[in-house]
Amino acid sequence: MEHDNSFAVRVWQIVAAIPEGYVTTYGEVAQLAGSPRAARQVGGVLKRLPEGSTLPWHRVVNRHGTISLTGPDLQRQRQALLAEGIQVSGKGLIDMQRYRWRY
DNA sequence: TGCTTGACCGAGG
DNA sequence: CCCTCGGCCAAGC
Repeated sequence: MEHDNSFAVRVWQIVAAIPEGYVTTYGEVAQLAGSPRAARQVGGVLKRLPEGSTLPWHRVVNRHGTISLTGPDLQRQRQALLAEGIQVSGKGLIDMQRYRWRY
């Protein structure tokens, strides 16, 4: 059993705070979580969200402003972003100047 | 208690 | 712009 201040819990809290219509990066979430070099782990946390989670995991992309997932997963994230008004090119590129979440 | 696994990132070529 | 490499570190086994 893990105490409720694990890295995963901190990541959940931060991602939950990203407003609809905005995105941020794995590196930014890691920084806010207090582990600036754990961007890779942020992806790991989002990959293993509990079944039925409502966390807006799709609002997190890589530093290039592109979707890191591939294949069908990429399409699912793209649709989720489009559904809330974020423009995403066919290749998964997002205009970060316009949609980046500033804390 | 190790050892492996990456939805990452920055520097180089 | 593309690709590779090394470092990173929480979680899963």
